[in-house]
Amino acid sequence: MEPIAKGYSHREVEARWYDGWVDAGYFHAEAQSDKDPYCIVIPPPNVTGHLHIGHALTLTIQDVLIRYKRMCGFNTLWLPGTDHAGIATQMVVERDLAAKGVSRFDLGRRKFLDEVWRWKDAAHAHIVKQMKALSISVDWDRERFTLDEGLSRAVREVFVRLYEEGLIYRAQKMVNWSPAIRTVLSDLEVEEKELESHLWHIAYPVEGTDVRLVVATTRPETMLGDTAVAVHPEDERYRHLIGKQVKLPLTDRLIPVIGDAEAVDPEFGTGALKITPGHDFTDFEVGRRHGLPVISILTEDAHLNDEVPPKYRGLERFEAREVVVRDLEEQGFLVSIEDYKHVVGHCQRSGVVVEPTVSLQWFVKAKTLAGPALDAVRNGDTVFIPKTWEKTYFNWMENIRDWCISRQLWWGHQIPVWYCRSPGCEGIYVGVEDPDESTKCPACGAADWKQDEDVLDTWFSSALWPFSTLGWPDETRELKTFYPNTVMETGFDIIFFWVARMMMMGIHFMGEVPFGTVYFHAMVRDEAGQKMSKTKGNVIDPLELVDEVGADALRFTLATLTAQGRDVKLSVDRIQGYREFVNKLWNAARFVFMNLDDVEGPLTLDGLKPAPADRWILTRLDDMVAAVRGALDGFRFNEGASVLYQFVWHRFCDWYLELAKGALAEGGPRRRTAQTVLVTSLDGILRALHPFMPNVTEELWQRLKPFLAGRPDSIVVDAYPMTGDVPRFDEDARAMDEVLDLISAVRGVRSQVQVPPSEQVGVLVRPGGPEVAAHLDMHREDIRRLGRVDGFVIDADAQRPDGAALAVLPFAECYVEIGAERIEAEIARLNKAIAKARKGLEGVERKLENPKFIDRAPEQVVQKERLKAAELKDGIQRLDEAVRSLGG
RNA sequence: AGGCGCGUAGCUCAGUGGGAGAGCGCUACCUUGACACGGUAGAUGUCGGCGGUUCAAUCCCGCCCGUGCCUACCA
Repeated sequence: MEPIAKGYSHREVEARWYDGWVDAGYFHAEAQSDKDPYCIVIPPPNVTGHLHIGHALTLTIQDVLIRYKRMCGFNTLWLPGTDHAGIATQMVVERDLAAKGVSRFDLGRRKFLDEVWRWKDAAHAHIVKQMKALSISVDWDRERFTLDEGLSRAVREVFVRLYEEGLIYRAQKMVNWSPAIRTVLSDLEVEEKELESHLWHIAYPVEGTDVRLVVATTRPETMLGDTAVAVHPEDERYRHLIGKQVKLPLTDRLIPVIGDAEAVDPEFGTGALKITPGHDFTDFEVGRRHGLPVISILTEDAHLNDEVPPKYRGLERFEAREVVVRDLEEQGFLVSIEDYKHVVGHCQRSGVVVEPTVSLQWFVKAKTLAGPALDAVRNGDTVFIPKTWEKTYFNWMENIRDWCISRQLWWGHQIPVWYCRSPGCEGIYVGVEDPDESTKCPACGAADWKQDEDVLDTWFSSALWPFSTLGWPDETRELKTFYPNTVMETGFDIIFFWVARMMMMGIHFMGEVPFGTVYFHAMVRDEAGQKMSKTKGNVIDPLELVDEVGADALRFTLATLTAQGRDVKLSVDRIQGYREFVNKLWNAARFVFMNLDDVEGPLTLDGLKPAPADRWILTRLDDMVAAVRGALDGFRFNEGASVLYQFVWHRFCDWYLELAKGALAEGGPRRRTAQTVLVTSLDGILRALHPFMPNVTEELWQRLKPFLAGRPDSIVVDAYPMTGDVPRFDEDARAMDEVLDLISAVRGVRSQVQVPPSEQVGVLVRPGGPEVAAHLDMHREDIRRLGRVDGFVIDADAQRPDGAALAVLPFAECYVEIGAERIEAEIARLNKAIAKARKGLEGVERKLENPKFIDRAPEQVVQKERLKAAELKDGIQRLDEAVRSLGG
């Protein structure tokens, strides 16, 4: 192996390992195994385009879980795949074609679909490249796509079964129509936005009287489709008009005045409501209650149709609004215009205002499926983390409405329904297999079928993902082993779109919940807290960051920032900081390797007597392992990452490496022990860190491997560290902490009175007891080296020498010889220390003077406060004495 | 309108019913044989405001202010 480079190069290291891991089959899950299964199916990214930084977060979290569990000995399956994303993908391809002046209608269905497949292939290739750049350990052998043959079969199977169970039906209902994409949308695909608009007051003359009934509306153009005016039946102003006819302005139609207590709020507007059952959800219901005709006045692309007077035909709906308002005004029907703010549904994908329209569509009876899905979360079969999302889920599920699943698109699963072509025949065929010559129409006996032109909502197929990807409807071994999936890791923004529907479909078709745990990750925002979006231009391509800082640093940063239930604001500075962490780790390892040149073969702790510093780092290593495991088991990724960071940088590098230098220089068994503990610690660090930073840990672990016994070929399949892997020495570790505190105290004095690092100082210590004296004595070398101390004396009766500074520690008093010229600085330093201690003492004494505190607080707490007070008092006294004797 | 969340150091954010933390930034000193992508030491906070519960509140409760998100067919 080549010598280790002085600085870490992510480009070099990250290019080295991934393909080998895949080729070795480390990511491949066994369909059958003695090991316990652990399964995550990837939330399939859309093949619209590229992965963004949010994907990098979700992939990082999943990979951390999967690599952790793999190293813990589970039979892990992380199943990758992509989603055809019906509307979104069709739209981007249409937009692309439009730039060349071509529409999908110019091409026709077949050729257009060829175009979409081409787009899909390109996007998919890029997505795979991005995933590999992030070093994720998915089982590529099991990759799926929602339009795969197998998944398409699952979709048909589900459709047919639900149809046969009466849970899928076709009906003429009021739906949300996107005039831009010319398809119906589900409720979830409609985004409500507040608009500054107006309330137009329009007068409708009452037939046979000179009374005019004034209605208020936000959509004057729809008056051309009005079929009634409603008033509250108890409204004294209008009740006498109920049953009369009004003349609809701009038309020659007469429409009735009706009374409807449910829809009309007499307080609002004028108290009279125009009813347009063809273009409003409420009005549709009113119309149904009163048997009113439904007039659709708009075409698919929201232009006025032949139901309106000739003058208005062909106008776009917002143009029509202006013309209608102008005409109303000219003809004296416009009473007033009021400024008005209201919310209007917009098409999530295209951004245009959604048009409520009556249309014949396919629906899923959601309530029936929602019941068991609701219970499963209520009784804990599926657990949400963070738990707060359960309430959101309950709320939506309890009020769930039927799910419109047909879409007037070409890209997707075509609905497996065929209509009989015989004139006047209404026979239909619904089947998993296409009908053939032998498939006779049950109504007329003919065998001439035409398939429904529409496709299914993308989420219909996504809802099956946890089992369709495992081979359902076949009873595969994969399904048996990996269903229910262990964890679903996804974003809360698709809790209804996806999670809820997977719950419904999973339980209905598999008889069991699709996953035991749902972990909702945070939303990644930019530094300013803005949601990242292409239109804002603040998206970051993960590939760019991987190129800049490496996948390991990016992954570690994302893990560190992802606190539960909170957004991630990604700052570039922060990523830089963690890139430096990777370099720090690299150099710590480099130090270890540089000091192993006299070693052959594995090193083990057996038969060695670890020195106090060794005992300290081994104990802290064991602490770290316990903390990281606890964090990962509890989905607290930021905590796990920061525990690792603290341990590697601030314990292993800051202290242990420095302490080990002494032992290494000494040679003999001390050197051998230090070498062994260095190897042991680094091994633990690398394995604990591997799920977060797979590449650098593999690189370093491979170099460390000659010194480790009985390990596999790759860290990927090595064991995750466990508590108890290394021996603990709690007492010794605590004693060592005192040594470290003493060194810090000496450094603090030096720095504050400005003794330059090049100058050595003498130190005299009065220990608090013989044990303290003993272990300080044992570490005189370390204290000398790390504190830059030349004479180090421990004396139970020591007095402060002239020209010495004083540091008071709980376990010792420490005099640092700084020279007479720095006495002024020392006095200042002491006064500052005194002030700080006094402030602390004040707070403590306030508590102790409170009889209720002594009375009611737990004994331990009171004791602790007393001890604290005594220590502070003692310290202040000593510091005071020092100041006095220095003449301050 | 209802629901959920957030407000902690200059910035980005952790955290806990008993002495306020991290990273970055900032200040001083240091080319100490792993690392200047570094080392050592340090400064910085009415923990949004007002009340309440408690011996004790940054943490629990209420109200208010600011801010973000989700759900919702009042013209």
